[in-house]
Amino acid sequence: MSKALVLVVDDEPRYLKLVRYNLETAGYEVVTAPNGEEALSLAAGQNPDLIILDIRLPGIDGYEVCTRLREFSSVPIIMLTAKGEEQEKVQGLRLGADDYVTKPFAADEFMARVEAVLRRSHIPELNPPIHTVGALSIDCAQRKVTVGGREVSLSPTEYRLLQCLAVNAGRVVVQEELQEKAWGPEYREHYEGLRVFIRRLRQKIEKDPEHPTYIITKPGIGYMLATPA
Amino acid sequence: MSKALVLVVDDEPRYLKLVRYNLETAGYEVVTAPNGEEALSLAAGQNPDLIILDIRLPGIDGYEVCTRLREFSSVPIIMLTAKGEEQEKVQGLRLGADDYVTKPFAADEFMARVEAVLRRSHIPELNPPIHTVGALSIDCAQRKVTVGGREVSLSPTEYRLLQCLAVNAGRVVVQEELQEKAWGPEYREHYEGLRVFIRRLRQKIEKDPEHPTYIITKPGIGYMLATPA
DNA sequence: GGAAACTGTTACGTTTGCGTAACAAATCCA
DNA sequence: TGGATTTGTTACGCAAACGTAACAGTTTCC
Repeated sequence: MSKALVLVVDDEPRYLKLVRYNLETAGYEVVTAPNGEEALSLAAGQNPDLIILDIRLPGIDGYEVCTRLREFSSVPIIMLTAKGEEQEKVQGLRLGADDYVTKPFAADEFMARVEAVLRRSHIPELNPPIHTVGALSIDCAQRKVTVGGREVSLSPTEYRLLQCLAVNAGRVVVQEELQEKAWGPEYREHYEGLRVFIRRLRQKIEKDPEHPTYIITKPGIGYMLATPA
Repeated sequence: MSKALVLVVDDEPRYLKLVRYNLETAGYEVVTAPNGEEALSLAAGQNPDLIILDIRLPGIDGYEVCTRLREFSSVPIIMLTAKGEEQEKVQGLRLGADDYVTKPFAADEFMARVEAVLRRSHIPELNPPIHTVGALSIDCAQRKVTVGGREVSLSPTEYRLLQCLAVNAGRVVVQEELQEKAWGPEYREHYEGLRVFIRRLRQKIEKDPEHPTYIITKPGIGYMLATPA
């Protein structure tokens, strides 16, 4: 079975990157468009399985895109709306959107909605991956982490951090990226909490937290989730 | 493979006979229901491969049937609508129907759509209408829940909540989705009653409600109905 | 019309998670 | 070597999340 293709439409590069990252991490193919015109053109040409559509767009806005899309396609649509704009949501759903997510959003909630919509639309969703690194395994569907068969309970932040490391297992992840992915774009620099959470993670998953074998430090660069020899 | 089974739901005997004739001539197995209640019961019990569903029904109407069906089954649905009722079609498709045919219709057009829908949805396997998680079982047709053979009586809200968890058993369901599915879209955010009903559910289905094994909390995210090891 | 069940709301105590600061240890570089 | 920078560790206060109980309004059903 081939990957599902998702078209993401947003004029904020920040969100474009964020959404792309989350979707690709989960195994989806992603194409992006920064405005309505390109979105319609891409939708027609590429036949995506799902469209993530921001309402506020330069030029033709999200509503118009939605309407025009529905003239030739029944592809599922998830709208991105600003917080608290109640009528935006209602209007969007009336125009044929399938669901909406309010900005800003948590990655978990967003992905849950993506999968829910795909499930509803009979589009085979991808099996959420189970990352395995040595005796460490991360079940994304159950949000369950086990080390050597024993389940360890992580806080949401610890989990996000570990997941970010697991996706890039075997490669160094620079600090800024970790902070951006686990805490959000505004935590990209000057954040002193990363070390603390690395510590907490090590205490939970490492056999000997003082001599870590999974989360190893790359001084001056970042951290790496390593497969122990 | 044995013949595909088609459930036809219509209150007009004329159409019931017509549709049955066309389908049986083409080699399909047919069961019929004159109203929504029987339709749901038959759908749950017989596991049809396709449902032909009239919108205008006495008692619970086609929309409601559609929604309820989608709670436990992803069976393809073709709706029958009156001519020119444009918004009926849109609404129906939103609720999970796969296609629609306007009455009156020509036999060949109708059969073409039936075959198209069946071709399009080569269903890997139909969801059994009885969810089983450990000693817990949920009979969607009878709305009956038993734990260890003993029947427990749930309130409507409790049932909806449990069902939403059961459909996604083994994966985390975010709070907003639970609230939306069990209470409606307007309860998607800022609803503090969820915890209360989780509590009430646990008291009814958990052996030791203080240390739940079925409904487990995923802090900061939502809840999950766990499949015991 | 009255009792029972159901639902939503509020309040409150407990737990957990989070970020910051402060300091120790290790590392890097001149 | 010695100072500066980076990393590791611990502790603490605040905020948020969660579980629970109690209550009041509503609905349902005899």
